[in-house]
Amino acid sequence: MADKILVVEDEADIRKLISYHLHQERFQVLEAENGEDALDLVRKETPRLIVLDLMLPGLSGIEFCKIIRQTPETAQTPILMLTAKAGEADRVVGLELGADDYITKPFSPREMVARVKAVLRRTESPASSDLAEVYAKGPLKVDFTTYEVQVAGRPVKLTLKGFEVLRYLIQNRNRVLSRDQILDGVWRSDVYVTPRTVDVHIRRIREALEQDDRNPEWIVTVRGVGYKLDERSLET
Amino acid sequence: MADKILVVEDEADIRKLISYHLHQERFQVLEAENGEDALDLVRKETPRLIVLDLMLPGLSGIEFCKIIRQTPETAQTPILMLTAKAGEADRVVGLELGADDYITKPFSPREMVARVKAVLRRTESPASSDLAEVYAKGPLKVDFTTYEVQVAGRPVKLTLKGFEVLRYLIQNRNRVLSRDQILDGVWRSDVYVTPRTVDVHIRRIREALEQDDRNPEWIVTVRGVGYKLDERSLET
DNA sequence: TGTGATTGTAACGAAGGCGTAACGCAATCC
DNA sequence: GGATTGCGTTACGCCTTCGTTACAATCACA
Repeated sequence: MADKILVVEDEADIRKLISYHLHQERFQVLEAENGEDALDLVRKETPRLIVLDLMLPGLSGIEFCKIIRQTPETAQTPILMLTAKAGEADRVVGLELGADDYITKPFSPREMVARVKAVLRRTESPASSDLAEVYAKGPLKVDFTTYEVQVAGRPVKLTLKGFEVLRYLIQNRNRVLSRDQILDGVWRSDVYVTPRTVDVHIRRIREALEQDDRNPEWIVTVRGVGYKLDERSLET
Repeated sequence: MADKILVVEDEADIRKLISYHLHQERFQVLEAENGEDALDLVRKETPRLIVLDLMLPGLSGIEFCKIIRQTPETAQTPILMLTAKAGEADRVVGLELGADDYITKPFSPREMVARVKAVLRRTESPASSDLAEVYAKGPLKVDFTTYEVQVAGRPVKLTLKGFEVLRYLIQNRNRVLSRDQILDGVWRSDVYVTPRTVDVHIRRIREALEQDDRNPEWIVTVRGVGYKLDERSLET
């Protein structure tokens, strides 16, 4: 934690806004209002992630991005791009340049923070990852790197969303998660789906995993609260 | 439980719409159609979150927001800002003031509700969850995160309400609680049920927990007053 | 021991949570 | 371009849960 994040944005209001919210989330925030200063800071401080406005005076965001990507020391530094319009063009340009994600203005602080964290998580070196690469307990075996799931040695097919929900349940095993918590943890922050959707995914996971999917043992419903993965029932 | 949410919005239609959907989600909703009334309500009711329209007659949303943030008692109250889908200027100003999130009109009710919940979850004080995760005394073991209850190692089934009543008894162990106190502590503040309902829940808990539920030892009736969880009788 | 007050208990009806299947849409694959 | 797959939504129905109520049991105190 306490990763350094560089915010490159010429409009002071927006820059302060971003900094404020990142600071709230316990990040160490560096600021630059133009590409030149930003490059200096990148070299001196080697931030963990860069939030970059596409439209910059002087050295533009595009050029800045290129330089970052072409310099070996910084080529791996994740970039979250800010683009003014929702136009398709910008987006493509941004991603082609090697941005790891982008947000179109206007954005909500919540979403911005969520994306920063998401990019950090994605780009986290596997060594430091706090999540084991494979979870195995009783008959259940889940490989997070290959997206393979086995029950009693027999491979089982899950869809991507189903897999992600299962992963989230495993990460929080033995704890009851509300539907909203699961939505928060699994879905992108800017999509809003009915909490009941979670039910359906749970159903599909159960169908795939549980011996008797009408009497689930592993993924337990806690009425009025949510769902949990009951690790104890796996140990047999 | 049943967080209070203040909706500040001058257009009655929109205000009612927001209130309706928040009410559906079991929030207790307060309404104000201008900043002055809103300030009163904030002081008197100390809502858990404020949904604030940026465009208000009289005291504007911006000014309102500033006041909220500058008053120590309310500075931490989360604000979800509503902005017309106007220019960028508005938005930035609003956010700079420390809104925790914002939605541009028109918004989907579901998204609004989801954001409210998300902000609440995000700003939830860790202190509120610092209750011990598991209570174990003698043969009784209650895990508050998994909602599991065991008596002498044997799992026991409780309904959600029963569990919550038991939790409340544990939180106030050895103290006699009146029926009304239990109602206050466990039921949402805007539902009103007969105090006798408590009896029934106590009965059901006893049935589930006590060896001889006709001669309860742990959950003791104090005639004319209420009930208590007698910790001493558990220590054996 | 009788009497009124308080609590225990069972049964019932209503509300609502959850499981489930079916549908529609969008993206992807041949 | 037709078929397939993944995903989100919705509607329906079951079944649990909960609050209420009526009646029985118990207690306190005269």
